[in-house]
Amino acid sequence: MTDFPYRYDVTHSVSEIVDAHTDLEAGTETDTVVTIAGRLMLRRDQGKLAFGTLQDSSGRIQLFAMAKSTPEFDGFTGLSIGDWIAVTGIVMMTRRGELSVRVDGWTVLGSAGRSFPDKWHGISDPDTRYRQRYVDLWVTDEARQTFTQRSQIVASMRRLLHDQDFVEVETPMLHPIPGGALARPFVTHHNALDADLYLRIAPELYLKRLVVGGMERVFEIGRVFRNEGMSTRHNPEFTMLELYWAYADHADMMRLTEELVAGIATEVLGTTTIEYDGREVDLSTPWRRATMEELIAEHAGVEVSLDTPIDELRAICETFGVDTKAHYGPGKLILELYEKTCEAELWGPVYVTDYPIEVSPLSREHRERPGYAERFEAIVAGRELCNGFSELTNPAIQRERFEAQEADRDAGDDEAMVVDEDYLRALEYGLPGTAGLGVGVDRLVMLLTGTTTIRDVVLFPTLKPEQVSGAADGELVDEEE
RNA sequence: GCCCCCGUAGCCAAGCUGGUUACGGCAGCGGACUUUUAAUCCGAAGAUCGUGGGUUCGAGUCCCACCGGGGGCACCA
Repeated sequence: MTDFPYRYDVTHSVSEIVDAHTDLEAGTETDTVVTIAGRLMLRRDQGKLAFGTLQDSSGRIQLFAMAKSTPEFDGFTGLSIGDWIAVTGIVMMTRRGELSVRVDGWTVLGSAGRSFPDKWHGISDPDTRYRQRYVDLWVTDEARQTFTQRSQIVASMRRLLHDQDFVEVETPMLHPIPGGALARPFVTHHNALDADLYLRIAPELYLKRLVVGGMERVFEIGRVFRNEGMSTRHNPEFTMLELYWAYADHADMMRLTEELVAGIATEVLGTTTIEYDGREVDLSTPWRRATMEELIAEHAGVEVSLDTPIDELRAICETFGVDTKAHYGPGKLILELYEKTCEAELWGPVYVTDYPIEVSPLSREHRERPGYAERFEAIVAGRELCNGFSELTNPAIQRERFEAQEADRDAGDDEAMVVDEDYLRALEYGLPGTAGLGVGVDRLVMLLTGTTTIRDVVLFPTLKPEQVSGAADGELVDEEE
């Protein structure tokens, strides 16, 4: 096995060279000597000449090698597609006008023992793209661009929030009690404590504890885990932005959210008008606000409210083909009706407001509409992008809500919440009026990059294990003792 | 979990209502070539057709099961 260098001094990225020589004339040589490194992606041998394409993380450039001047020319033409190499030489423009680096010296930095996919057709098999992302990133330009943009989007998000004095924190991912959302958790076990722990389904309750602790503007960007179905919009682990803002309410939060999303779009894309799935989305502020019941009236043509007699509500739901269950109250029925009749038709951006309290166990009651919560979700490009509300601050009411959830759980709803005594204790110390927000970061990236499947914005999406034999099939962890 | 579709060499990809040795391209191997752009040209090679059963004189092709993937439904963000 050949031993490759431990380190190598590179003087330029490919894009730096390209940017600095935009109008070099064909057939001219500069006296600029550069050292670049990357993967050899193409090669065209021409007898005593050879051309290659070197790709690094910034772009591609042609390599120009000549038998009379390139050291070990035969070795150079014997390189494999995919080999990592460093090349030193002058910057030049070929007679045909292709910017190139003349290969005056070259070194192999790492060899490609497996051959890369077809240089023209790339990979069409999604399974290969997701399992072997290390290949996909080289072969599929859009994949590389999407993940670069993802980084920019998250960086922009952080910057905009820091600019508004939000403090970034990290809270536990291992929770003794899963909380903060209605979802089925993954369970794991801590051996030394001999205790079951849950991978978090949301950081919400910890972040609000921090507001109790005096962090008036706080946010976390991190992974959450939900043991549920997978789809083009769902990965079992996904990234969420959650933020909490003391002394603010849901209306403030709607303004912050739309400005944040429009601001990120402007920073990363340079515009708030984007195209998604062939349709235009105008992210410019302000976004439309509409209550859930207004939308139901618009799209289903029926007037409903929490005052509608429940039998009538249930009958309306059944008219629209909603699967109703016996324990559903009026709030749950209205939510189901909304999801069945409106959600698929909304394009947005639109804030859906005034969710029933019954389905919003952590939100504060609407100050003017008893039974409703000061809660909103934004629908953008036909997809739920975020969820926010004025936080419920009263510990006694929170306890009642938890207990109602636990009753649902006892009735067989395994996504219902569990009473979190420590969270109640924190609320008893006092939480001021606070607004909270959760944004699906993967979905935001999908929106801004025009991607229609979440697997294309997650580097290593969850897949079934590839191997059915060997270690993966047996116990990876010794459960004994 | 349910329904539909897909699986042919490292990659892309033909293969018709079942019918000899499964068409090609790229990459890899051998050779030619001093300005190529998916270079071109010549040559040789590479496939238990996802796996296992079955139907048939004969299966890549039809049937069943399993594995993996995609889409949809359900659940959810």
